[in-house]
Amino acid sequence: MTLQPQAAFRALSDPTRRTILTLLDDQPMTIAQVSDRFDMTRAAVKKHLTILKEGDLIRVEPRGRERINSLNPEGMRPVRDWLSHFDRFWDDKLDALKRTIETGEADND
Amino acid sequence: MTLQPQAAFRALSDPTRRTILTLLDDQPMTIAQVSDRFDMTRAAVKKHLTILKEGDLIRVEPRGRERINSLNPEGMRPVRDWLSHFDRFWDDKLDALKRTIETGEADND
DNA sequence: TTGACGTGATACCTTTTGGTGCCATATATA
DNA sequence: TATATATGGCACCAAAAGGTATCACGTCAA
Repeated sequence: MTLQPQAAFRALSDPTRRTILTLLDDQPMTIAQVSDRFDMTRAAVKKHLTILKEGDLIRVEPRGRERINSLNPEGMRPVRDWLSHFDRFWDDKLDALKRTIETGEADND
Repeated sequence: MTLQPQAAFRALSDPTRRTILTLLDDQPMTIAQVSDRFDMTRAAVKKHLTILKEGDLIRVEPRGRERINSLNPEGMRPVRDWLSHFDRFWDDKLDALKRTIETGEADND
């Protein structure tokens, strides 16, 4: 079902990148704007944004000579889905739903 | 409020460690038992287990000369909580609930 | 056209990470 | 006691990660 969550998990493992996500949650920003919020070079921030893009956690749209980085909340779904595997509560809910539907549809895990 | 999720995020960033969590979800295992499931040395697996423990994702209980490692699903709560910050759907639900509680009125939508 | 600006890309450095091998220590067992 | 077993801990290594400096390139503006 869920795609390889490795890229997203990797992207989330760094505190700077998680902070960037909270910034982009407020508003889309150019690379320079994001860089202004950190005590590191623009090149370093650019690397973090690249890794966030690889994890599909942000969208990047060129606008003239700028690149607008925005949050992609959907990209966190693979991570949430993977975690849900260990959440007994939701597992039970899904099992109940499965029994309710009882259509015998394919369900691979 | 949620604790620092860094240790948990870091623990989850490695695919071997995520696989270990799925193994321990089935049943508690000794270090040697976990090691048997991987093509790497026991020392390497031990390191992974240490990092998982630091992230509070597993419990470790000495039993004689063995150490029983078991899953700690509660340890994933800081991660889930952090992720929920970006989940507009649940944010809206919680906001609605908050309004309902504060006003003491029914919330029909 | 000429710069200034925003970004892409590369080389390079240091620290962390994931892995190995080896040996010490504690516990179970013949 | 003697010995095998299960683990802890350390030194060590290669690769990855996070960071810097630097230069090239496309775009906007005077």
